[in-house]
Order: sequence, then C-alpha cells, then structure tokens
Amino acid sequence: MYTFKKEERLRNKKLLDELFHKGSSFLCYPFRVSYLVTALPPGDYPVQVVFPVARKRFKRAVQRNQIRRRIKEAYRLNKQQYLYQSLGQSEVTLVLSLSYVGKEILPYQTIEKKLLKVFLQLTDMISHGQGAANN
RNA sequence: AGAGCAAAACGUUCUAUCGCUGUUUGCUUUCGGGCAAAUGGAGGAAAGUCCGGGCAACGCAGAGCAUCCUGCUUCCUAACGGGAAGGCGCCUUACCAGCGGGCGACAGCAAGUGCCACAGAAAAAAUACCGCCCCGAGUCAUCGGGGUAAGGGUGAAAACGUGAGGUAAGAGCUCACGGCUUUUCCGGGCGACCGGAAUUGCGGUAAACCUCAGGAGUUGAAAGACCAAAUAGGUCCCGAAUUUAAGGCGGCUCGUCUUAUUUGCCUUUACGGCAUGUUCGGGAUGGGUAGGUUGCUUAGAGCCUUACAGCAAUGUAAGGCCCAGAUUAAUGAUAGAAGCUGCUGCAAAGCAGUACAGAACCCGGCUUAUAGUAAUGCUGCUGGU
RNA sequence: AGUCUCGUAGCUCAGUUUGGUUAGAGCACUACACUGAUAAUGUAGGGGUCAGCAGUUCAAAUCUGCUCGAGACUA
Repeated sequence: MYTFKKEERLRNKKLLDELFHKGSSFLCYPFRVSYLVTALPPGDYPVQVVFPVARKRFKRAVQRNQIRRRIKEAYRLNKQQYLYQSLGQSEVTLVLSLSYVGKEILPYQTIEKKLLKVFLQLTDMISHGQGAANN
C-alpha cells in the first residue's frame, strides 16, 4: 500500500525523453509537473514517476538528496488515496515528472500540502482531457 | 587556574510507526517472480581531482632529441610531489652561545645567455654629478686635461666589513682580524654536513632561459569481456523474374517513338543455356544500437589485538574478524526522548543551537570545509656580555 | 566518473608569451559646447580589491601553489 518500488519509478530512458518532448506540463509552485498518458499495458502500478532536482539550483548533493527524499515520502504516503483511486476510474497509465523548482529547502509539511494540490490539479486535467477526447 | 598557537584521536544515541535496498534461509510460483524471517546498509573528509599505484584495453627492436614533472641527505613504502629521522638556513627576550619550539619549492648564478623599471655618476669586462688630488691656462670669477669610488647624494640592491700601512689623493694595492665562497689535504659521519690547515675569489635573480641528476608509452570502468529476441542495413548461398544507353511524347511505379546500333560467351539466326547487373522471397554469417549479465563488491598493499625489531616512519610473527554495493541511482521520513554547548535563573526548569558534508572499480597520500569535544606539546630555559 | 578552457570598468574585449614607468580600447554614464529642442558630432571627466588567499621577487594582472565561480566536451 505505502510502497515505492522499482516498478513505480520511471527507469526507461526512451520514455523519459518522450515525456519531456511530447508530454504536457503545468506549474504548481514549488513543482513543475510534466505528464504523459501512455498506451502501456497497466501493470500493478498505473503511474511511473521521477523527481528531478536541478544541480543548478542546489549545488550540494546532500541538499538535493534531502529534497528528493521528502518529496518521495510525501508521494509514497498519499498516492494511493488521492491519485490511484481517481485514475483507476478512468483506467489510464501515466508517466509523471515532479521537478522541484523552489529556491530553498521547504519543510516536510509544506511539501506534503503542495503535493496534494498537485494531485488535485492533475486528476482534474486528466479527466477533463479524457472527456474532450470522447467528445 | 585561565588565554593563545600547534595537534594524535572522536565527531551524537535510543524508542515507535511507515518505507527503500543487498545477502542468506524457508515457503510458493503462471518459472518473470512473489511472500515471510534473520541480518548488513555513507565519511573523516565519501569533496577537490593535486600526486602515486593496482586493474584493463591498445601500442612497443634499440638509441637519441623534443615536451612535461621532481630537486639538501639517509631511510620507510607497491609507489609517490607522501611520511620519519637527520643536516643547513631563518624566526623565537637587548646581543652572543647551547638546548627546546616553530617555519622553509632547501641542487647549480664560480658553465653560458638574459634581465635589474624610476632614481642615480655608475646596475656589472663599467662609470666621474658634487667632492678630493695633480698638471696647464687665467682677466684670479674660473676654465681645460688627467687621476681617484674614501666621503655626499640615489636606490630594493653600489664592487666584502673594521682597523692599520700606503699614496699627490685614493683603491684588497698590501697586511691583521672577521664574514661568505672555490679547490686540495687531514679528522669525524653511510650521507647531507661539521671541525682544522692551505689556497682562489667576492652584487642580485634559475616560482628568467638554462645546466646537472632522476623519472614519465597512451587512454581510463562511459576502460574492457559476454549474451540473446526485435529493427534497419552489409557479405555469402539457394530459388524465381527480368536484361544496353540517351532523348522526346502521353493517361508518367508504366507504355510508346526516335537516335546510337542492340551487355558478354556458346549458337548460322531464333528459341534456349551460362555469366554479369537489378528486383523479390528464404537461409546463413559476422559487426553496431536500446537492453541485460559481468567488471562489482566477502578475502585484501583489508581491519582489530598482542609480542618482537627499530630513535621513528614502518616491518615481522601469532591470534581473531568479514565490514555498503545503488544503476533516473537505495542507505530514508515523521513524532518523541536523551546527550553535548550557550543564555536566563538560587534552584527546579525554560529558550536557542547541534557542523562540514553523500559512496559509484579499488587502494596509499596531499589539500580544502567542519558545530562541538580533546590526550599531549609550546608560548621559553641555562650560561656569558 | 573523467578531461579541458576561462574569470580585467556597468557591457564586449586588449594587455599575461618576455614581471617594471599612470592597466588601455569601443559602447554605456556625467558635465559642457553646437540646436528653438532632441539626436548625431566635438571637448572634458568619473568609474578597476585585474575572481579570492598565500608565496617567489626590490617590484605580480603577468610567475608558482591552493580555493571559489562560470562554461565546454566524453553516451
């Protein structure tokens, strides 16, 4: 349930390129969210995700690790309730990237709050896009 | 006792909940895996990439030149630009000596070449502004020629320093003492070097060119080795079809017309066959790409303890131990408690802080960052003036 | 993980090879002149920790070491 295994992480280089070239994106501070609806056969997990933190913004590897771990933790604890359920209704698979574009390291509670907002906005856009395609 | 400097060593711990990843064992499986349990999971610098190795691929007859690096001696080491001990120089109370402490890119400028701005007479085989001395001229103001580096002044630096002799005035020109230096000899030391005697000489600069001595093949795990599906193309084999070139026209993946004169051989010609070229289909083969396995992480220049050798760096022997292995990249998040430091407070307690920083093939160093602890040493001692 | 280059005025660059006299050039900025006014032009002027810290040297932007920052390359 609250898992985060290899299969949930985006590990394919080609898919990653495709995501940034063809995918849609929006900004929800402190995240820049890119996503792509794929035609992959849905396995156990409907979303493959990656959390990039730019070296330009944070020089030290320790800082980047800290941010990435906090985002990962927030994602792990909340994805089932807020993301998978709403996606399960529309039966799509997603490739997702949550880029951190903030200038300082935010505390965990703030990150979690923002991430929930991102989930809300994302599911809204997905369902809207599906509806438009059907029409 | 406090403060400052140097500095070996250390550089948080525990509990709960939810996770990530390696290994082992068990169970299970649709043979891809899944589940459960046990157990391991960042550093003193993992950093900078400044040196040195291992390892790997490629290259390689030998010698010289070029380029780059190192530079007191001996030792340690797999090796080093690292370390240890020693020598020498500088600093350490007003001076000297010895000891103690700190620092030192510390071979050679007496192999050659170059450079030393401005100032100053002169910056190196020299030179004369003032001054000093001699000679000549003179209208007695001075002028001309010569000698002179002792004095003035300049400069970061001025031809070794002090005293005496000497001289027209001077000058290592000569002598005595002293400083550094070359060569030779004697003594001590493995050696750098030290002490003594004689002797040669006296600007600086080699992080200037250079000389001498020693060293360096190139490229780095994105090195390299292997695997088998899919896709595109290469080569070979088999089968089928077809067979020159240029131009024009039309309904333009094709047909037709004109010209050159009709791919080569067998054959009188046609048909046919073989070769060549093109197209299609099938098979084989080796190479490349996304991917996977390996290199790779239990067995080494490994860690801990003890003994011995050595002033020490370090070595030898014995016993014990097994200690991260990710790959869009794990080693965590949250909450609470404790420890340490500072402030407030009689106290209880409260508040604030808890650094620098994240493995990526592996080691040995160096350098840099670092909250807070901290063994130990020094910040001088002795003698003489 | 590895390799290499660069850092000089507000901006773009010289100067670094071979150390030396006041670190220059263009654009930009300020003042004045010209004009009814602006632009252009002319004259004058200000503005530099030569990325930082040490060392060598009489003397360092230049030579040497270390640090910081920026950029490029190796698939």
